[in-house]
Amino acid sequence: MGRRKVEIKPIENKSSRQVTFCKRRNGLIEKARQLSVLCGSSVAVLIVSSTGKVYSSSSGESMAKILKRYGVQHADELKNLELTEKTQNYRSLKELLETVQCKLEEAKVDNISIESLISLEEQFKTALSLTKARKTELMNDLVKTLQEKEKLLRDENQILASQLAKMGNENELLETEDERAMLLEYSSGNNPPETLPLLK
Amino acid sequence: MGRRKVEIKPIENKSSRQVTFCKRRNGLIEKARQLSVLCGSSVAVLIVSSTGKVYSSSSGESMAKILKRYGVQHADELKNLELTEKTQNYRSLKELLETVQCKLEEAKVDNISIESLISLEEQFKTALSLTKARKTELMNDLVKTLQEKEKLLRDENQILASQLAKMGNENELLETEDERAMLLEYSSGNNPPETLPLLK
DNA sequence: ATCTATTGATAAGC
DNA sequence: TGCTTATCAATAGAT
Repeated sequence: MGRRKVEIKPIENKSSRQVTFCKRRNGLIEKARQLSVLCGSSVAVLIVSSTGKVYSSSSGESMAKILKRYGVQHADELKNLELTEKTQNYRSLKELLETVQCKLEEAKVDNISIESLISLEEQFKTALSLTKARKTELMNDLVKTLQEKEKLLRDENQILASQLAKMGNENELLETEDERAMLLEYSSGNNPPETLPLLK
Repeated sequence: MGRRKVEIKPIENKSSRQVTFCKRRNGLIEKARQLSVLCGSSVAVLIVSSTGKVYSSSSGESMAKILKRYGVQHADELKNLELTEKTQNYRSLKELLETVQCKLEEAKVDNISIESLISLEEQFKTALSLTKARKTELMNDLVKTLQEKEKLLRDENQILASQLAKMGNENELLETEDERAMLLEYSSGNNPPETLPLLK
């Protein structure tokens, strides 16, 4: 619908692609609005440009309500999305906990039964236990790692010390550069790939 | 774009609205697809019919990815949505906790730091305390209410008992129906609006 | 952004 | 629901 028929294939030219994007984006959103008005429906449109910018529109109900409706019928997918989203970093965990706290505040206002609260208490205890357990596990791992590092460092020190001692004793016997170089290689080069990286 | 120009206003006729809905829904989704292909963008369309049925389409990236992108730029709104959604009843609290547990499981797989877990532990403790506190508060209220009920019942019993005693003593002196009725009214009618509803 | 020639979408009819 | 066609709407290309 223009001066020429266009094939539906990626537009190579960057600027004309940008122009088309803008035109068709507006067109799409207008179409969505019309569908909403004509048929008493709700329409949400989410558009992500090739540069990653997000455009959205909702007609009829609010975006939140529409997403919610979608969520009801696609709970599993959304749950997966949520999990994927939130397990990517710890900050999301924090947010989740904030949500829990908000929720508790709201629960206080509402008429939550004692039985429910007891159940909630149990669940928090479980979550707390899980957290504690994982913390302990990680700390044990850390201690273990540190102990291993310590041992390696001690070994290295001992070798260096004995080396120094040898050097002190045999200083006058070792005259050539070659011999000193060999000695150095022996002392620090026994297992350099393992010990030194651990110091980072 | 049809045999006639159409005003964009709600279509009253049910069947023609249904036909238009179907046509324009398909048209919208096709337009979305074209935009996606032509401009290398991702487009999600969510349509809720007037009867509540949800249709969705995604072009370019998956629906989950697009929603995620939207979520990143509208975290607050989505959070509010989540809150609104989940604070509606207690079952949602339970779900939230389940999510927390899932999350912890995932956190176990990922590389969550000890510091993070310590913070998480603190937060669970706080949530647990809040829950416990609210539970205690409610239980105290309940105990108080029960104690009040008990007192009222005791009072009532006492009055009834003394009434019975009087009746026993003065049985032969009270001969008329009127006198007996007055007596009954005195014993149970002192404060019936308060005591009896509490027994429910 | 604005302007048209032209294609594309679709309202009405079947 | 699906097809046809007259018509209006969207938009490609130019400015």
